[in-house]
Amino acid sequence: MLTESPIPDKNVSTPILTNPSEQNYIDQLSIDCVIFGYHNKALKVLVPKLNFKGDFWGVPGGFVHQHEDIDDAAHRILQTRTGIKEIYLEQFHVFGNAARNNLKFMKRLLKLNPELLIMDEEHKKEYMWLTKRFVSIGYYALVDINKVIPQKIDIDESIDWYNVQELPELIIDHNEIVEKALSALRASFDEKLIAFNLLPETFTMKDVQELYETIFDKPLARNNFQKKILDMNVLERLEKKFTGAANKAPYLYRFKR
Amino acid sequence: MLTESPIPDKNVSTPILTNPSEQNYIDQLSIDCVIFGYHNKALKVLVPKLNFKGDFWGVPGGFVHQHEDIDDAAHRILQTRTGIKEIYLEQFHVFGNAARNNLKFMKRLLKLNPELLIMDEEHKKEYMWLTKRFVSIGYYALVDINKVIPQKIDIDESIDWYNVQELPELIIDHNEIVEKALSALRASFDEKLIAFNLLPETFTMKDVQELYETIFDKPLARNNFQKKILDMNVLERLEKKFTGAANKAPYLYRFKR
DNA sequence: CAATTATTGTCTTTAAATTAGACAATAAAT
DNA sequence: ATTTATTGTCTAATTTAAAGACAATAATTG
Repeated sequence: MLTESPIPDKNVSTPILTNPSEQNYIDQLSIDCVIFGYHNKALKVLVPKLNFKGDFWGVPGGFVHQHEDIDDAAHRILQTRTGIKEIYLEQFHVFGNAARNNLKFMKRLLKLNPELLIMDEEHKKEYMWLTKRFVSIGYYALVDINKVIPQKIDIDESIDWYNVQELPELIIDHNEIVEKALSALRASFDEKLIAFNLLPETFTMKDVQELYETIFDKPLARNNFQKKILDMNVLERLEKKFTGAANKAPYLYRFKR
Repeated sequence: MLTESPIPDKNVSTPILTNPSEQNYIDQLSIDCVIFGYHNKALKVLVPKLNFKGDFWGVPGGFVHQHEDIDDAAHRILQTRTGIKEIYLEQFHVFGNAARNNLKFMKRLLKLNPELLIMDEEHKKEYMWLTKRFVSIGYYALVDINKVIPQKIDIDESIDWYNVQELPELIIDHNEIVEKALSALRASFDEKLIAFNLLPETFTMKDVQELYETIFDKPLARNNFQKKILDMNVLERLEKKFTGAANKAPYLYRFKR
């Protein structure tokens, strides 16, 4: 929900949120992105922590420019907030409860960071804009966690991967948004060959199986799993991967594009 | 996209679109509803035709009040535009291209109906509001076609069921919206037991099968279909239905709620 | 009113797909 | 050379799905 800030100057006035009138955003419409990654047999979500007193975490979000497709906006928001580009992105749900607004979040933020409360005309306008009820379009993104070095921006204190099961309390309804994203992810996992977006360029069959076992939280039979995946006919087999272990070396595979 | 008009007085000024400032809608956000029904082995869509010169068809749409959940808005829009209430409604996609606006439609409308062009301040404001780019949330609705008598409202010339394959050219991107709704309908047809929303209170197994065959556009084996549906365990068998035909009477079934 | 007809409900058989079991291949350690 | 742990693949068993068969039955026919 917080926008990318184009102002790197932290010494003056610290506008935590870009000025909507300058940016020419669509009113009361936001985009929130749930970024999934996979590492060490755990499904992760990339969550920035805001650079303010008090602990504020929220999935990367932003607003839609007047002359911008919503899908483009989602990509832009993701890149601006995390440095990630050219990734798999999919719209999954619209969150549109009447009571859905930033008020509670902003109240606590301003209470713990009273220095932010500079109510000149510009800031007041910005503040009012943000206090309205917002309808948010949820997107989920899938990235190869090894290929990406998340770039935090000015308004963020840090940006980290959290196990999806061990997320901190997020602002607004972002915990619910992540939940719903996970459901959508599972629902179209096989059909859309989503798995291979979460894996590195090359991988072993065991890697794929462990990913599946993580996502669906249940063990799978190795022999039959291998057959199922190979029968999809979307992988090409590369050379063997010598792991140094005292056993047969597994083959590496790559996703055919 | 056109709103329900609260003004039944057709003699004066004919505001085709309600005044957004009065209604306190969210700017640039709309809801469009694709209403599916089933009759005579054909999947139908309910489409109002606007009461103006020139042929304008569009699925029922409207806007979201400031203090209204988007799901509630969808229900309200449907009821106001068609009289239909308490039905199965599901959000399926957001249409958010930057170029998505009413301009082309409004231009043609005003060209063919120049008497609508009354540019006092109020109307101008309304006109400007509508010329902006709109993001539209798509919902599809499922109704028992026999249980519903569509009520057209003032701005509509008529409201009729069209075979989904034989729709007229609709305004804006509404043909695309219907297409996408149909895909979504098929995708979750089995999982969400959607079929029984399209059928009357009681029905024979043949009715169900014909519905499935229509939706998926392919023949199904009667023996195995019956088994599959009964194995779902969501139907209760009622008395027999004597059709007057020279053969065994089929049982009637009802969906268990 | 027995025979006929068209359709329904259900059972059996067959085929296909899924799951489980078995084992050889192999890379390093002993 | 033997052992160990894991991989790749085959076969067997089980389950599920598709196809085939037939009795039940509500009106019609002669």
